[in-house]
Amino acid sequence: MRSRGPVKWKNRNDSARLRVTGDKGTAVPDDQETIDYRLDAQVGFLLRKANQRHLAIFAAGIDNLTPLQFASLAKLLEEGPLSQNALGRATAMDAATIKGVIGRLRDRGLVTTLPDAGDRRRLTVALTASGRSLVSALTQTASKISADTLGPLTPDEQQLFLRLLQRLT
Amino acid sequence: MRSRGPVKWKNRNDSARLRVTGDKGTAVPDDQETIDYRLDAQVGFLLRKANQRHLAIFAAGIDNLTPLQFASLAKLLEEGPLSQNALGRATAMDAATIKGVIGRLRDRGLVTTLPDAGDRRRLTVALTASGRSLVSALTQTASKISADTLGPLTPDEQQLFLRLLQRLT
DNA sequence: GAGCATTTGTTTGTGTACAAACGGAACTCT
DNA sequence: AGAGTTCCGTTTGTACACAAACAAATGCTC
Repeated sequence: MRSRGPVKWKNRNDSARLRVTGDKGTAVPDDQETIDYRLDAQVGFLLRKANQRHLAIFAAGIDNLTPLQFASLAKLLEEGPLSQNALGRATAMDAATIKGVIGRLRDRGLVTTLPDAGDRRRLTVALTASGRSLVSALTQTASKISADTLGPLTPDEQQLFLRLLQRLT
Repeated sequence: MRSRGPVKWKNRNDSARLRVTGDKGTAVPDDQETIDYRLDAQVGFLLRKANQRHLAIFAAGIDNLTPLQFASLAKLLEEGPLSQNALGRATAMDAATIKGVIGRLRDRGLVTTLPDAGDRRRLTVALTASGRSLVSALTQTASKISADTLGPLTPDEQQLFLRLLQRLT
């Protein structure tokens, strides 16, 4: 914990910017080092913005279902009926979140929830006929949304990006 | 709107999975086509999961500040005092969101808000001394959080990923 | 300089997100 | 069979996230 002393900041209210001291001649003391932290270059910030853009594209394509609601329906279409928590795990939502999502889908008659016969703790979530036909009709749109989100990249870059992204999950 | 009729789904409650019909010999009728939509392969889903992972890494490294709160402080350190909405734009938050974030930071004495002299609509947000020293002390930690988030990738891949990601924002 | 559009911040309402604590059911292991 | 553990779903509380509607201040234009 000796390496770098208190951080120096050298910005003013004008357009000044923090930068790592890159002077050539002068010997720079160790603790005069300045940390260059630019928000716009951080992964987290970029992930958040990319997600925002995707959300906007999604909302423009499918306006009567949120991404999470659609994900739940799509997963049920893929896998068939699942317990509420299992569906949550499959769609990366925790127990509290999936409960809200399923509640809203049930209110709209897109899924049913009925207690499991074998395990009295479980609540089995299943598509209704109208839920099933709704998701089925929307899968093409959803695929286009994914394509549009990746639109700024070339096909090769898209493949590469998806592979890298997957490793960060 | 003639091309593809109602989507066929061929999954049961067992482990069946939708697939594009890839038969070679048989002539496949146009409307028998099946859409292969796997949630786990969609950009949006992966972006969301990558973001979740990042959020967890962030919370493990900085537990007394949320990512948005830190982003606000960091931006003020970079740019100096900003109006509330301008800060929101700089951190990719809308007006309603930034208001809540600033309110909580102000409650904790990390920023001050005072009416702009020139423009009576504006609310100027500035770091307090304690806010400034807090962010300054955390920039190194924040950099490590970014590095850890990208950890699964090699340095070359990290650069590449960031460049591609930036184009999707 | 009066009218109109824009900008700034606020409020309300809905929908994620997740931590933490809880009661009840199921499992495990002796 | 009983004890401890794990799993299921629920509830509460905090913090985003964004749409929509609003009032006040500002700027722009004719």
